[in-house]
Amino acid sequence: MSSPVRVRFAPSPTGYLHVGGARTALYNWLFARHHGGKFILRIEDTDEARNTDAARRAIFDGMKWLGLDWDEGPEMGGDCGPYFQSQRQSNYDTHLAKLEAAGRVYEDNGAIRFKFSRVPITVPDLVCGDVQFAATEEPDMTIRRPDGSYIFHFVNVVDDIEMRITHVLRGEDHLPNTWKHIDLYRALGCEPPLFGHIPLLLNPSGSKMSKRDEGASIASYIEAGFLPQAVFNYLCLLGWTPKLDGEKFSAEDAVRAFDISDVHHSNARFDMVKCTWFNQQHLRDLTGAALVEHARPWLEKAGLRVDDVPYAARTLESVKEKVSLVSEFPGWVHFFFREDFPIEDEAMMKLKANAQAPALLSALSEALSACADWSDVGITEAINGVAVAQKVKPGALMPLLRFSLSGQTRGPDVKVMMGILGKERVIDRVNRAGSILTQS
RNA sequence: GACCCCUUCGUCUAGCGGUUAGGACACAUCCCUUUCACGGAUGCGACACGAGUUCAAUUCUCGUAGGGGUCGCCA
Repeated sequence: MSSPVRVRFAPSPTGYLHVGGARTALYNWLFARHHGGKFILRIEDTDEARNTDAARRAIFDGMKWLGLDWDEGPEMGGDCGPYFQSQRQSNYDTHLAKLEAAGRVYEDNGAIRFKFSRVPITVPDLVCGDVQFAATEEPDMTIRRPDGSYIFHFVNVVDDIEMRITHVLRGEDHLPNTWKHIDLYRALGCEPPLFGHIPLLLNPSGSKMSKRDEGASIASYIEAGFLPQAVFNYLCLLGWTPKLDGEKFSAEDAVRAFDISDVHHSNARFDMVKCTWFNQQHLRDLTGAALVEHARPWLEKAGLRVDDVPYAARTLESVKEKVSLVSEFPGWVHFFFREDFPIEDEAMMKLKANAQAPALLSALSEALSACADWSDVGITEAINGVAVAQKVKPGALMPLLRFSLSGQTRGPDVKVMMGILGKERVIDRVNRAGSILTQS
């Protein structure tokens, strides 16, 4: 690249950040970061009705969540501002004057139309190669409404010129209109940027992802308990295969590997199951305070107070390989945070079905009370001792302990669970389970 | 309707003239195991079709079909 790379993401504030838009932003961001260029955010809010603060927030929040930081744009400033099209009217007027001077526009019922040059135009595309369009027979394009407001194609081109955009990476749905943009650049006496049209994101049934499809809004991933690094990872792969080992990688890896020539030509369907698998994979990398940080909102929402971060971290680490989404944590660790945990029906049934359970639990209670060394070794010895005395396999005692300690049929490793709960609470819970059984 | 893009397992893909067509997700079976997972092993499963070009086509060309997209005083 001879001149410094300047790319942009130019969403219109519709009230949410679409996953397809996010991926377009992601590719632009990767391209900029890979080439050491600038990534610019420009809000195309020429439609006043949709131009609300909440709609803008959805875009900013979604991008920040994914880690797509912009170098110029709202909240950041920059030499080419303002970065809201609603505030750039004078730029458009200036460029319209140029077209007028060149005799390329005319009025039609109060609107201004751009006179197409009507010659064959080739779009040199970084992804698709040269795409040729025959001289058009379409009617000339309206670029300004009778009320003085401008149309997308015009403002988009003018802003890209003014912001010195070098590469336009956008969805393939724009490809059929790109000749119009090139025509406009030429009429304005400007060299067009390089274009790269990336394939579209399709829903599982094969049509363009729309607002109603599962996973269409970035906010929905935040709400469902996805990790941003997992969504980032999966989105990278929907339209691009990096030259990396394996499909799981970090943002840094992606930046290093990004190459526009590796971007696919065909559309890809979104698969929530695989996206969830990526989340599971990235979840496993989280430890200690980072794990607590991600899980905290979910724990608190479930009424579980996190006062002791190292303790919370231990509980989360004990189950992190068993969950896919961060939102699942409370259901797996709640009994670590409260004494009044419920005993699931299935656990209770299994407990009651075992005629020996009361005797075994009371033996366990005694042996564990006598356990002086509350370590994995000491606990194991105590349990094995009970097994020998009661003439059962140690394995038969484990489910009983699990049910008593957690009220659940699934959960962390029993000994790990015992280590985290501590001797006192373990004995207390074993006794409680025993008394529930003898009462009923 | 016109124009544009696309076409390898169910899904995401590797492949860039000669491969037993590879991997990932999902699914199935088995192993590991106190539960649930993780992990390991195995299996299932694809070059849309038809012509060319070539000694040889998944790979190159053309056509057909299918899918997607665009043709606004929306962005």
